[in-house]
Amino acid sequence: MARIAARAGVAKGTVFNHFPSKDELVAAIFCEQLDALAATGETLLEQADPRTALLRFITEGAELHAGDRSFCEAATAISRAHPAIRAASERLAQAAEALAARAREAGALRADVTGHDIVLLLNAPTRIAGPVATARPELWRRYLHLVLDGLRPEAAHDLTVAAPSHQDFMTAAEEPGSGVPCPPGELPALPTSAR
Amino acid sequence: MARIAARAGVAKGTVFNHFPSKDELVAAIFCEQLDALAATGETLLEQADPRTALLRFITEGAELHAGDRSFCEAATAISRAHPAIRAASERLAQAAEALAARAREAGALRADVTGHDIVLLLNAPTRIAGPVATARPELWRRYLHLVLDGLRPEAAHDLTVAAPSHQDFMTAAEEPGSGVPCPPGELPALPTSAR
DNA sequence: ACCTGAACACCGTTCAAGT
DNA sequence: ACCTGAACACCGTTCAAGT
Repeated sequence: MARIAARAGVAKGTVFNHFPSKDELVAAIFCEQLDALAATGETLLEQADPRTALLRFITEGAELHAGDRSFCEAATAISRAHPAIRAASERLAQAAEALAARAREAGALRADVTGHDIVLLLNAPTRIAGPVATARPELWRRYLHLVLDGLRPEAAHDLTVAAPSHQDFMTAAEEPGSGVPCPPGELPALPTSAR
Repeated sequence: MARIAARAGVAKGTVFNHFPSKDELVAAIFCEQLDALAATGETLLEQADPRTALLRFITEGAELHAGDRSFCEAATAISRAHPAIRAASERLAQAAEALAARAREAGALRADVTGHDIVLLLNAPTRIAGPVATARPELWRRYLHLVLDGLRPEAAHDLTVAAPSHQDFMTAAEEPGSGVPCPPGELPALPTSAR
């Protein structure tokens, strides 16, 4: 926050006059980007070819995650409680759902994958490449193609677990960390000395 | 660190006698778990069916990420500079490579996917389900199956980008955040008042 | 009304003093 | 040799005082 204030040419306290907390500042930026992606999705609905439309949407979304670390982190950490984020999420989900439906009917997307699945998949390429991203900045594209291959009707096998409902999707991420739990076990014994 | 010390029944400073920093403490735990996964992989090499062996390895790895938040975060954040982590990574990569090779020869894995790809894919199901994980703790299994479908030879299309080399893999994650860059653009204009 | 910067809270880390 | 807890550094946040 100190660096943000400095770069904006104001005192630290002033930033808090514009945004009540760091989280809300991040949320405001995230929200703008999410809305822009939703707008892109809506534009792509005018595309003649449903397959190309969905492909471009997913690529655009994956690119957004790959090119902006804070967006990628916010996407998993941010709560849908804020009205603005909720609205943008809703808009994005609807665009994705429409794009998915068209692609599905055209036989370009497997029957059991929903628009909500697609939205959740947008960060997959970046997160998979994550540990190696500094050595190979373009590696995420490899995993984008791998994910796309998994979305083909020819590849489809039973997914065994139901897609997230709209409500599941909208109650996402209350707490800072991702939703993965802490392990229930005991702490490992302390070694007498590690160094 | 204060809570860890309290739970261990020692003073804060004592934890620093055993581990030089919080990062190194996390690394030590992560290392143990990584090594256990590598051992599982090695055991699975004795499995008669190459397809089942690889399937179990991936499932086991995905489960480890899904069940332990700190492991999942450490997997992308931790540097391979530490000798112990380096050794465990190397061991895991070799097991994955051997499992992948066997599965590939048996026609159970597409020809263009490597063991390093497999290791990177282990956190995908959890990260994809991430935002919805609190509402749907088992959702990661859906995306595990989706990833598996992408790994089938029948699904294979050109991945356009080369697999990470062993060296790419071993120079992973120097800095705390994942390797995704900060956006180059200007800061968005401050609204006169957000609240 | 908005800006400012000293002060506070929190948490990882250090280190002089104790045993 | 190992443990202790006061003290420090860092960073998000608050708020009384200034304009």
